[in-house]
Amino acid sequence: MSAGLSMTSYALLGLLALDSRTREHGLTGYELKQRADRTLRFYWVSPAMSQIYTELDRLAVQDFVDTADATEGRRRARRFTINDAGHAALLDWLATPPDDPLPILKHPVALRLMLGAMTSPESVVGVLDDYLEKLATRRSELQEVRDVLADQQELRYPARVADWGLAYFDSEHDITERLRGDIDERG
Amino acid sequence: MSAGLSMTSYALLGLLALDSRTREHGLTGYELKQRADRTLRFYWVSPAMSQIYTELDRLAVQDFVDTADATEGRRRARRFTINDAGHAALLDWLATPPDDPLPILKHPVALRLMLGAMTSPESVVGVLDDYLEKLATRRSELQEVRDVLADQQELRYPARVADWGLAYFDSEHDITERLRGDIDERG
DNA sequence: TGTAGCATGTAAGCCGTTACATGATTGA
DNA sequence: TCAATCATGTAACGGCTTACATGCTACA
Repeated sequence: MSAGLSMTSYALLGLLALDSRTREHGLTGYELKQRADRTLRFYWVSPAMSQIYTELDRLAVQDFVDTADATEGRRRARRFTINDAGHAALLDWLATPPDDPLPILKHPVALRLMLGAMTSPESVVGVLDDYLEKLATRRSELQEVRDVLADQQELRYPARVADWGLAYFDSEHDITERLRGDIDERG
Repeated sequence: MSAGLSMTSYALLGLLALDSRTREHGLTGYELKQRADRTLRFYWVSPAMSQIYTELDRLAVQDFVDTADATEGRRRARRFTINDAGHAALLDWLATPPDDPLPILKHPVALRLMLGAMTSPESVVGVLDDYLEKLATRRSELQEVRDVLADQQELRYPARVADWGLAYFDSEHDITERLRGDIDERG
């Protein structure tokens, strides 16, 4: 049956699954968003809050998560925990020989570079420099995450994904620098 | 005023601009789609045909392209050419100090890797191997494109973008292989 | 004769965003 | 007391996809 969830649904369900290994009381939508910002963001998307709640409702309807009312005093809150059905659905998805698409890259810088001939080399180099800066920021953010994961055996795979990301950023850095040099030289 | 076109609109307008340097009679929607499949696809998206026609209509409404009826016999066709206003709009966009977003990566393989602990190492390695294969295919497709661009001075920048893509694929290949080895060793 | 490629479109719908709205708690 | 953070949602809309529909032309 392989309930037709979107990739993002599975991604969030996956975060809940990871959480269930180390914590007991589940996550609020708000906390889930924070998890996504720390991890998913780098190689998938970090959905908007509204999207998170929509997905959580969807998962609840499919009965893949349990919802617990965690209101304290008059402060409203719901905590979501992945349940057995949810785990099963995730495993099912993981087991399906994936013909999911190749990574999709949306690279505004490449887009601008394609049209470089329409502007000045200086302007193109400016775009690249700007990109290098943002890249450095992003990399250090990811490095922090990687540091937190450290060597915890439980989090071996998320750590590997983080390493992937770091290597990707490094590669982007190198490519961009090389390109920058080439444009400086040959216009 | 920087007419609020979407990135994809600018991308397609850019393809028309590149085309206008080497050809005279413009492109049909069908041909534009082929251009996008050869270039844009690797670092942006290759919009569906329906999307292409929608964008072309949009560009026509903004008067950034000229539309010529190129029906021959009873075979209907329209050819689109970027006009002066279109060129101006493109230049304007290129000149705007871009705070456009960092590249967005949607990486299904990374997503699955994150949850590797839920399955067997063998299954994860299988996913990586599958990815390596697809990567190789994709790379060779891009290499073909790069070969066609060759050393044409006019197409220097598109060639650079292609080189970027090739380097990216190589980097992905290396990272994936390393990861694969690590999982083989340490599970 | 029929299939692949050329060429153009409409309709329905999903995914995800921004903008908007509400209210509680914590700490400067 | 005011801002930041916690917490949850609704509404409107944009971008893009798939499915569907049409018809011509070249070629095997």
